Amino acid sequence: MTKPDEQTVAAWAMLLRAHRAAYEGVEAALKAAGMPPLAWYDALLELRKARAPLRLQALEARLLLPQYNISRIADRLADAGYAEKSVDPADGRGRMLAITRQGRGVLKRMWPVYAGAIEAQMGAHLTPAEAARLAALLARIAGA
Amino acid sequence: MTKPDEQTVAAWAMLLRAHRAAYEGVEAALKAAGMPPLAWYDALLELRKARAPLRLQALEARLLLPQYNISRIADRLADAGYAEKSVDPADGRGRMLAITRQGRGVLKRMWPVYAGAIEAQMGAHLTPAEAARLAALLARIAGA
DNA sequence: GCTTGTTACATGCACCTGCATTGAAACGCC
DNA sequence: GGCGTTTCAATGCAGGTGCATGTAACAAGC
Repeated sequence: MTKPDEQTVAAWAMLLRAHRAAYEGVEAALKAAGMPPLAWYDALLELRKARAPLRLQALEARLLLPQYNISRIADRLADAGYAEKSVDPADGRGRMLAITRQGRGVLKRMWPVYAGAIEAQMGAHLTPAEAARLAALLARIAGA
Repeated sequence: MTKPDEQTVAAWAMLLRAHRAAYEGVEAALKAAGMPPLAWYDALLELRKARAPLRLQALEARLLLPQYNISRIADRLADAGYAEKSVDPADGRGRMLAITRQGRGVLKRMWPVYAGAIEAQMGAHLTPAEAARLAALLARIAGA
């Protein structure tokens, strides 16, 4: 366990602050527009990209969320009518989740709000080149 | 509401991933060592830096957490014996919070674990110069 | 085809957060 | 100095998260 240098500690502190500021800004924008939270967007996006019902397991692998959270988000999406659950015909233990027409609709309505918030929180403070450098640096941490 | 460019969206996505990875790593390290969560560390650190009992308001301003969260963290620290609450003699509405001997102790024991986790999650993936650049970029977002 | 083990989700519980509201104390104003 | 207003914290409630465990379906070995 070596100790972090000063710059690393500063980067950590800023990671916390920047994330909180940006994240809260985005969530607040969605809420203000009467939209579901960010987590739903990610899940619905994966379901749409998949172009077919997805096993909860597969969703878990894509979203990198713990199993119990996937289970619950699937329930919430289904309750809201944005997704539909079914049993995997090939394996009675497995559950499939598919985006519904309404789910596609809400995704489409969410994007302008989401995009605007990303621009306000991030884009407004960075040039494209800076954003690219930031993304590259963060990727090193994320990829850990 | 202009739309974010591609680099900005990438930076946003990486901010989410990097934060989650690093944050969970740090919290897990603290928990594994039987230590309190990160939020307590921050609060206790402010109390120690203050070198005198702090008004909850002052703590709120420093930690940038909502009022009700400050109120509750103060209770938890007090319950755990790491801080002591009292009424502001100059204003009966105000509550003061002071770090206790035990609070100083836990702060001291937490730091090596915390520092090791920061190094593992961040330092191990960045040179000091990169960390400095990252911190500077993130500060722009945090300072919003 | 029954037992034993494993896999895929679901869920009870404890805790934490956000929001709205309450209660207490201080302040302003006449 | 009494009364409405403002400020400082606390808290009831609804909902989200993590952890540990429960339940159902499948698989393997015999």
